This record gives sequence, structure tokens and C-alpha cells, in this order.
Amino acid sequence: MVTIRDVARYAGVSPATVSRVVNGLTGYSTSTQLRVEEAVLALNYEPDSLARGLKTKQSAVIGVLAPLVSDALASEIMSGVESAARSRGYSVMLGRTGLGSEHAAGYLRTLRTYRAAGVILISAAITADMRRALGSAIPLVSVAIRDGLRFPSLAIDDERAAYDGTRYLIGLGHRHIGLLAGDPQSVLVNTVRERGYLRAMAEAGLPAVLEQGNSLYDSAPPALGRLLRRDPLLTAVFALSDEMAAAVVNDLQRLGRRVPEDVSVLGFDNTRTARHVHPALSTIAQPLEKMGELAVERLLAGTDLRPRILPHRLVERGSTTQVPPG
Amino acid sequence: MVTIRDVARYAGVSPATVSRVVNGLTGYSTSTQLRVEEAVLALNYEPDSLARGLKTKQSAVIGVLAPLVSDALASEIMSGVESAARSRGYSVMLGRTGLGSEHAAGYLRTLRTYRAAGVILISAAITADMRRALGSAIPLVSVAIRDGLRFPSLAIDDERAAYDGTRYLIGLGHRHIGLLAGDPQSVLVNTVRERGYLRAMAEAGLPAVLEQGNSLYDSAPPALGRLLRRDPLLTAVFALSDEMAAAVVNDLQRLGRRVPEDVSVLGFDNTRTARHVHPALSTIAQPLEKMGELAVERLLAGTDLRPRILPHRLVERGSTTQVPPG
DNA sequence: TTGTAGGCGTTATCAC
DNA sequence: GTGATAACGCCTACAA
Repeated sequence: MVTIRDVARYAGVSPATVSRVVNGLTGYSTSTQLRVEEAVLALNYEPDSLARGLKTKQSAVIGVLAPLVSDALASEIMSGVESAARSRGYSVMLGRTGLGSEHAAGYLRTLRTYRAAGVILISAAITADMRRALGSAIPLVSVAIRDGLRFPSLAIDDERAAYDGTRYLIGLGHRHIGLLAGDPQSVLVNTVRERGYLRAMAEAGLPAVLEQGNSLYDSAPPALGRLLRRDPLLTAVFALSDEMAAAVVNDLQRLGRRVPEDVSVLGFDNTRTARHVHPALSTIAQPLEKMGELAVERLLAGTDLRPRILPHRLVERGSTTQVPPG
Repeated sequence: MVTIRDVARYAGVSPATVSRVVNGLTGYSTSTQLRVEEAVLALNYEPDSLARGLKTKQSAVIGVLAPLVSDALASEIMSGVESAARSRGYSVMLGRTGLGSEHAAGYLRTLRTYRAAGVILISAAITADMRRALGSAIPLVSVAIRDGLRFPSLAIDDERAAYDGTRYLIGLGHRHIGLLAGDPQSVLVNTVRERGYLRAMAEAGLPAVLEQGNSLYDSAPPALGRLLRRDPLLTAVFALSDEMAAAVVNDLQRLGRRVPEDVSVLGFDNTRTARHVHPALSTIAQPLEKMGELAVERLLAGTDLRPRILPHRLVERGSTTQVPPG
């Protein structure tokens, strides 16, 4: 391994000077800068992150934790995180915490012992346990979930978004609208979204029909079955994730119902998944990539970690239409 | 931050002794062990990974690099990697290298400066550049891709798997079978799989019809269009990834063709995606999770990093059937 | 402008 | 069985 001393020897200067040049500080002549840079190149020197971090008490790593890193939602947020991090010279360390965030504390401890610059939590609420595991020195922000006002977060107005989605279906003439809710574990998004749906239905004087899934594909078919049993006249299903909405579209077709002619389906998130079914999903869009970028920005700025609300919007595709006549 | 010296002071022993206890070495009495353990708990001490790594020249991190970390294939491999790593006390650092592996070298350099214990590459070939960026001290293994015999890898026999898939379709009576190939960038899997298809078709005296996609969903519809134009009598499509196969199923239905009654569709990988369409995909299964586990095992064993072939198998679901009569 | 020296928190090699 | 002590590679006062 080539160290700073090797470079110093090669360039005929002291290690301190090499450090200054490498870190872009001031206090050296152009000629020494050149000699050092040449030596760095010649020896293919790269500062040891471990040693540097030990000294500076900070490593250029941003941790990103998600229940599954594999879902489209996390993926699109991560994409924003990574480009923002890279452009600032930070590396991203991803970790999958499990559906119930089982491994979150472990990852946070690791991140702490590596003195990460900050941690981004996707689709998971910040709990006191987590905050403790990470320690107080490292900033933490939650994305795509709103955790009251107590912890830093970046999210849309979930209540309003669900309200708007429901209003949209009502506007198409639907009166029997079922809600396929998400993971009850993620209470913070889902109860809030449920509230938006319930408010819109109540305002319109319509009966609410609600079943729980867990946001993932496989949870939707059984929940859809329960929904249809409770209200056989359903002409619209509002699923609180695109994965569930996709499953609903597929399962409806399996049951011989046409989408959207017989039943309209509205998704949530506007991930890639929304376009991976036929017909493609109408859905509520969150600015996922933007959220990822902002999270990095705010984490590194260190200041202004107050909860922030971003705009949502409705995207119309083929899975929704006017209520069928008769 | 609480250091080993704090613990030592609290327990009334020297830092050296604390280190011995914490690392489970020998050379202390039961009574001091108890005192130290008590102190560790009381102070909530956790060794600084940076300092430890600096000293031991190794950190308990395994890097996992994938083009997208978000696809179902990478996700299932990662799942195996993580459980195997966790059970051995290692953390996993994920990185997305981009479809053309653009960012791989950067990640490898970072991993090197953090003195990672090893690196696992998913769906990407090990190039000389990568090997150089990582340095020679850190082991590297490639998963789900076979890179000739020059570099360590863990994969199925792709040629044989594609051959078997094609034989299966031929066995169902199909004579017009189109191949939807994968990313030409990943030459190492795809040319090999193509070869398997071509061999099976040639053996059966059938004409080959082949178009290129890039393994992802969006690339499939246009490629399917080209396939159908070249052979309007197609009764089966063999797509070299489940994502493409799912897109084919959806697009076929959009075009008014029934799956599998009019056209059979065979996928590849057996990821979650295979069950996320209607009808669910018949597909060639790779032991993805197992691959991830094995990769960790071999990386840490350090020895026996020779290429290894794992078994594949055919999974029948609803997307394939006998050739339509007439 | 440049170099020397000390220390970040840990482990490992010695003594005792 | 236990404790000084040095060293890992780097950064940063401070001195020159």
C-alpha cells in the first residue's frame, strides 16, 4: 500500500505538504504542487479513508436504509441520493433493514462506528431506538414518510394526496370506491392516507370500504377479494402503492373483470411498476428522485432539517375511466 | 464518544485488557472479564471501526456492486449476501454502478480505501480496469455471470439453461420460436445464452429468429415488434430475463393476442417479477439467493475462488402451453 | 512556504 | 493474567 510518506519521499517534500495539496488547502508554491501531483499520479496514491476518518472524525459516507432496497420506490429515491452524493464526493452505503425495520438498529450502529456523515431512511419512521443506535452526532433524515413534526423528514402531504386521488375517482362518477391500504406497520403514511380517503368519501356522502395490505404485490389479491366481498358493486379500487395496484389489475383480469371498463384502478407513488402492467396505472406521483437529492443536500448542509412537504400530482394513464353506465 | 480507555478506566483495567475481552481473545481472569463486560454495557461502548480497521488493515465490510440495485435479480442475490454476511459479523455496502458499469471503478476505489474484506459483483463481468481499481489485496467475485475461466464467478451454465428452455418450447410443439436476447453489454451471459438457443433450434431444424433488448422491461415491446415482423407466425417467445418476458406478456395482450393460448412466453431468472404478471411466467430458475450466500462464503474463505457452476431448473407456470392447433 | 510532532482509537508485542 | 508501549496512516497546530 502506498502512503502519504511514500508520496512525500517521491516528491521530495514533507507528508504535511502532500496532505495540503491533496486536500486542496493553501500554503504551497505552484512548483511543489506540481511535483506532488506528479508523485500522486506516478504512485497511484489514494488516501486511506480509515486513517483519514479516524483523524477527522468523519467519513465521506452516507448511509441509506430501506426496508427492502429492491422496491421501485426505494430505488428511485436512491437514484437521487446517489447522484447528489457522488457529485459532492460522498459514497453511499445501502442497507436493507427488513420489512419491520428489524435490522435498522444494527446498521445504524455500524454507520455510527464508521462515523458516517449522515443517514437517510426510506419509507421508515425514525424511532427513538434508531436515534439512540445512531448516536447524536450523525444527522438522520426520513424520506417518503412523514413522522409528525418531531423528526426531520421529506415527504408529500399524504393526507391531501389520498384525498385528491379519491376526489378524482369520485369526479369520474364512481360511487363504490374501495381502498387498499398499506402496511399497518408504516402507520405514519398509511393512517394519514386513509384519513384522506375517508374525508373525501365522507364529504361526498359515500360509504367507505377499506382493507389492509402490506404495500407489496402479494398482499393485494387476498385484500382485493375481501374488498369485493364487502362491496360487490365496486367500480374503482384505490391502492396505496403501485405494486398493490398492479396486482389488483392482474387479479381483476384473472377474475374476468376488465380494467378500466368494469373497474378503475388508481395507484400511488408513480414508480416504474406503474408502467409495468397492462393497462398502465393512473397513479399519484411523488417526486421521488428529487426527494433523494434534497435529502443529501439537507443532510450535508446540517441545518434546516425540519420536516418539509413536497408537491404531489395525479398522473392519468389507462387504468382509470368514467364509471361504467348502468 | 466513549473509547476503549473510558471502559478501561471504568473497569479498573488497562485498554489492552479491554481489547482482549472485547475481541474474545484469551489471557484474562473470569472476574476481570465480568468487570469489563459490565463496563462495556454501562458505557454503551462500541469499538470504532475506523480505528480498528486502520490497525488491523481490514474492515468488516463486504461491497456489493450491481448495475441497478433495484432489479429483482440483484435483489434476490443481495438477500443471500446479506444474511450470510450478517451471520458472520460483516456489513454490506451496496453500490449501483449503472447499466454500463460506469461507476464501478469509483466504487471499487472507495472500497479499497476502506479496506473492504471483499467485493461481490452482480451481473457484471470483472474487467482488468476493475481489478486494478480495487487493488490486489481484496478478493473479488462475480455472481450470475460467467466470465470465461479467468476470474472467480458463481453462475449457472447459461448455454445449457437456454438450450433447455428452447428444447422445452420445442417439446410443446412450437416451431416458430423467437428469442428476445439481453443486453449486448453483458456479452458474457447473453452471447452464451444465445448460443444455447441457436444450438437447440439448429438441432431441431428450425429457423432462428432473434432480437436484442437490454434485459429491462422497456426494451421488450419494440424488440417484440421486430420479432413479430420478422416472423408473423411466432407461437412462442423466449425472453432472456423475466422483466422482458413480463413486458412481452403485457404487450402481447395489448396487441390482442392471448397468452398462452396464442403465444407462449418463457422467461429467465425466476425472480419475483415472474409472478407479477397475469398469467404468471414459466421461466428458467437460477438459485439466486444461494449464489449470494456462496459468494460471501467463498470470499471470506479466501480460497477456492475458481468459477463454479450451479444448477438451473425449469419452472412451469401459466405463460406457456402446447402450440395452438392449426 | 514548508517541516516537525503529536494524536485520533485501536490492536499487538513486549515485558512483568 | 495484566499493563506499558509502539504503530497503523493521516491531519493539523505550531514552529521555522
